[in-house]
Amino acid sequence: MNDENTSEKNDEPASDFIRAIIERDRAAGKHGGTVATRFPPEPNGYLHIGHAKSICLNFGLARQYGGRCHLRFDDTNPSKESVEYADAIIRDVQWLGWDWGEHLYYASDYFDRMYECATELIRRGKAYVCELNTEAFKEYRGVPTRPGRESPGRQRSEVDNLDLFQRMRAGEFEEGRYVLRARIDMASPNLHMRDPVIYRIKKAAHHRTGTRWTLYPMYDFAHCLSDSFEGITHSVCTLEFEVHRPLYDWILDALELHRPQQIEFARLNLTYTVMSKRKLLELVESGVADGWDDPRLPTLCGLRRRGYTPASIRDFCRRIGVTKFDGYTDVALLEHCVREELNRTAPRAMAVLDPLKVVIENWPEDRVEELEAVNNPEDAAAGTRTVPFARELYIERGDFMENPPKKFFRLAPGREVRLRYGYFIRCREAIKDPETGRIVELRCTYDPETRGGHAPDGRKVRGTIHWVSASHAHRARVRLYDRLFTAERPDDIAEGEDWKHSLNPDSRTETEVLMEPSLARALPGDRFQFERLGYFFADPVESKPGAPVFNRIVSLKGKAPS
RNA sequence: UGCCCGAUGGUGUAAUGGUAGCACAACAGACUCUGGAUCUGUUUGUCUUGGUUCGAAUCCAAGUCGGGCAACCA
Repeated sequence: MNDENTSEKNDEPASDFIRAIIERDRAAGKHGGTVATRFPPEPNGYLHIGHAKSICLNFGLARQYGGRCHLRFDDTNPSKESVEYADAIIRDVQWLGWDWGEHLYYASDYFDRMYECATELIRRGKAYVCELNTEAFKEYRGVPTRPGRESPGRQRSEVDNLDLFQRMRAGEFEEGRYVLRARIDMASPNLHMRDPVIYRIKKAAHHRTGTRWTLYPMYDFAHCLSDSFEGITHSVCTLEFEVHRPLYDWILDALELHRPQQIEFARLNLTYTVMSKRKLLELVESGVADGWDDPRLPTLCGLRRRGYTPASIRDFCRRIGVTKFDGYTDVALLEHCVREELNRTAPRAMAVLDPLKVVIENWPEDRVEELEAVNNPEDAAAGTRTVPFARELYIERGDFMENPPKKFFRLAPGREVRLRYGYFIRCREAIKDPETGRIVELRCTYDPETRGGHAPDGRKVRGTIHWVSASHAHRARVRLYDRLFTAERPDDIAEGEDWKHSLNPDSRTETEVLMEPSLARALPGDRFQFERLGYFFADPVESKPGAPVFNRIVSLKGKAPS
């Protein structure tokens, strides 16, 4: 694992119904007690946090039971897939911290064997070539409440089927002219069993096999065979494949091949975002999102760009559990996971987002003091640094109120607060712009006895606020991210309503911060807690050494100061 | 409407015939040189109706509600 992954608590998840099945199987000696799982993405899009759930489940199962987990690309539809997507998927799974060892596979590597399996099915009278066009096909299939009718091709002889199938492969026919179908049951209440298509003609170049094939297997045929060829023991997939399971079993039984057990679980839904490939693609292509790695997106590359750590995502996936209930997980849990990790690990620094100038009237004009500040109160080993203190400072505008309510513990006329790691200051006067009435400057005095933030007379102040020295402050661009949608469940919309209506217009705000000098040395990829503001990530793409650009990963809990 | 699957506090998830617990969220208090963190406490739950049983979240039946399935996508 790379250094992104060092801070994990290696706890296995609590047991769930899938682990219960596996433990039962192991106890019964099924599959010789071994466990082999797989994560089988189609390389036609980017991975998101929902995939992370599946990845952590499959790889986690293999780790927990001493088995193996394969990364297999389900690349059976060349018109939608590309190596670019495959490369991005590999990068994301690795970043998440998982290792498939030698077990990287492609369904397309099995095309020859699959073709053999199809001809074997024909020989066994369990598959036939069908000449129905799409409309006729649908018509013959029937509807859930009424059985379908048999295709004329269903009675074709083995010899003719073999001949036609071979000619389909040879490229003799146009797309759509023929398909190969499994011969099962046109009256089945499960539509997937009404002689499903298992091969279709598609004259598209494949990103791995080029133009060698003009026909490609359908998911239902390719997937169970790939699992079987690889010796998968437990084929874990999402709920929508539940109705495909009889077909999965039928094909492998018809061919008398090793049959893994398909187990379905509920995919992840997260509040305030969308997860479907289609919607994500639309956000990217319409320009609402700034590419697949837009930090507001739930894509793994988006979360990475935002500053989320792999360990926090793994921790999240461990906590959400695995069931067959299709619910919505509160994004607050994800945020909790990253806060918990970063609270332990992120160095603190001071930065001001919305500056208000403070002049310390009794501080000598040119005096500068270097004050010691703790880098991480949760980690003594993180050490200390110094921050410069001078006559003119900036504090957060929200940390001052002219007419404060009862529970406001920060600066106000006549009130005293502590400047973090600095001195106590008392506000004497708020200077306003005579035209606008806006407060432009605070005139304060400091207590020289309170250096470092301690009062020798033991007097207490309720508020401690962050600050930067005006003349020493560095500027940096910062992006503040908020939830992409205002609706908790953007997918739950009334009919006729556009799911994009609940997009949050304020999901990204660009501004500037004034930072303490140490932050100017931030390197791309560094994470900090800006005290009292939140956790920030030096954007790895836009930051330059000495000129960081920060993304807010997540705010701190609580309301102050903004 | 045909088939399949599901339903436990606001959210997610345990309890596998024997005290309904945990996490997140919310709220309150303690502590605090981050209104952070930490600690303590509180609120809120077994979809409904029957049945089996000494005893049901759990087993059975019916119903209600939710999800999925009718691409030559995966």
